[in-house]
This record gives sequence, C-alpha cells and structure tokens, in this order.
Amino acid sequence: MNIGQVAKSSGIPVKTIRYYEEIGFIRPDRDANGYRNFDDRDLHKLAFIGRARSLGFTIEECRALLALYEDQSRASADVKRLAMDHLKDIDAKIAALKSMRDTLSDLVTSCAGDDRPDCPILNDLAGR
Amino acid sequence: MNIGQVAKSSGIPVKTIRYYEEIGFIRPDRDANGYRNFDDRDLHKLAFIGRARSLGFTIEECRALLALYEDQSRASADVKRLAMDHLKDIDAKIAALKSMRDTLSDLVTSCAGDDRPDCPILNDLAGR
DNA sequence: CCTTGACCTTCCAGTAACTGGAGGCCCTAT
DNA sequence: ATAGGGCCTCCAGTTACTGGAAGGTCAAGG
Repeated sequence: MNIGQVAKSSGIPVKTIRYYEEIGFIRPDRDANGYRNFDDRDLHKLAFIGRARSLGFTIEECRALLALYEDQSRASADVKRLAMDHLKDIDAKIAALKSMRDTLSDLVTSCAGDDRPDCPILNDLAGR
Repeated sequence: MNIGQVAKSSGIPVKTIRYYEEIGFIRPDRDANGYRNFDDRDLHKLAFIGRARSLGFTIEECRALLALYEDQSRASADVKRLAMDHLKDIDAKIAALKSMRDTLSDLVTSCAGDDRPDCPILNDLAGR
C-alpha cells in the first residue's frame, strides 16, 4: 500500500507518516522504485499511534505504549500507571487553562468594548 | 538595574528577559561594561508581558496588546476582541482536553492494573 | 596583587511534533 | 511527447524558550 493510500485511510498526513518512520515507529518495505510499501502491521501501528496521540500521549509515551502492546508478558499495571500519569498531566493542564479562562473571562466582562480607550483588560495587564 | 535583579523582582528568568530583548519587546540601555541597564519602563513592560503570558496570550498577541496599551487613542473594543478570541482558543483547548480526559479516565477505570497482561487501554488503542 | 565566586556577555544548539517547500524521479493517460 | 499527480529526499521553519560553552567584570578576602 502506498503512502497516499495509507494517509487517506488512516487520517494521518503523508508528512507525519514519513516522520513516524524517521523516528523509528515503522519500517515499511520499499518497492523497486523506492516507494514505501506498507503492510497490515504498519497500518495497525499507525492506527495505534494515531489513537494514542489523539488522547494526548506524547511521542515518547506512544513509544512506551507500543512497546507494552508488543510485549506479551507485560503487566496491565504498567500500562495503567502510564495512563494515570498522563491523566494527571491532562488534569493539571485543564486546571491551568480554567484558571486562565476565569480571570480572562472576568476581564472581558468588565471591558466595555466600545470606541473609548479606557480598558480594564489593559489596566490589569499593566498591574493597575 | 541589572538583569539578575530584574529577573528576581519580576519572576521572569534571565534567559527569557534576554530573549524578550532579542524579539524586540524591550531595548534596555547598556552600561560601559556592556551590562544591560533596565529602567522603570522596561520593568513595566516586562511585568505586562509576564502577566499576559500567564493568561496564555502568545508572544504575538502580547505584541499586539502592548501596542494597544501604548496607543493612547486605541478603542477598548480592539482589546476586547483580542481577549475574546483568545478566550475562545482557551475554551477550545479545555474542551479538547476534557474529551481526552473523559475517554482516558474510562479506560483507566476499566483496567485492572494488576500483573496480568490483559489491558483494555491497549485494546482500545489497538482499535479492538 | 591575586584569586575566587558570582555576576554578566555572546553565540550556538536543542526542545516537541510536525509542516512547508524546493528540486527531482516515476507512472499513467492522452 | 507531455501533462498530471504521486512519490522521493533534504532543508528550513514553527513556539517560546532553555541549556551550555567560552569568556569578560566586579567585589571581597588573603
């Protein structure tokens, strides 16, 4: 299967697939003309990575997850720990964003948003 | 005022302050020995930027905000629009993270996390 | 006077995860 | 033969810093 087809069917951009090869996630065969030729295993891995990335796992976490996935003797506890750590990261990010959102939302509300120059948002940023 | 002092009093790392100079936010004077010498205006700007950054505005947004701040004839509507756009970005990020969090949280809950290899998290990632 | 340590300087490289573009080969259809 | 689309590699750029090397400066202590 050519890279274009894989991109279309997996939803992962061509460039990204090449990048994933470059960082060692996949090692597709090459045809005589140098074109990459993906097999089911490659497709499967790409789908795995795509799904993990969509859940916010970093590339390195994906690498770890993939290794666990391919290790038949893994303990699910190891996977769970990884996922829980990531969950904690996500929660921290959400909390940080919410705090920004609350402050910013207050500021936006307090700003008239008309053609006069006086602006509580700028005043806040300026520490006044 | 030396860069170290500015860093301490503003909470912005020395490296970051130099970077902010490099990208044109500030233009501190230099002493005879080449050391940067920050005045109140620089301090004020740095505080402004630091606050805006802590609210998640990008560097380019900070630049725009700073320009509005220094433009006495600005309309508060322009500031408000910028802030509202940013608020929308934040909300989108929060929504995306929440969706990740929910999915991931379900997966974590469904995983026994013991020494057996069977793992719903990996199964999900593998599309099963 | 010399050394030591804490400052400060510049410049270069690296981070995360792609993304865009240039230059060029390959394949198929007209 | 040529036009188009798909494929290839390699290089550079993105965001906002951050780390480190190599070296100048300054104040205090011996």
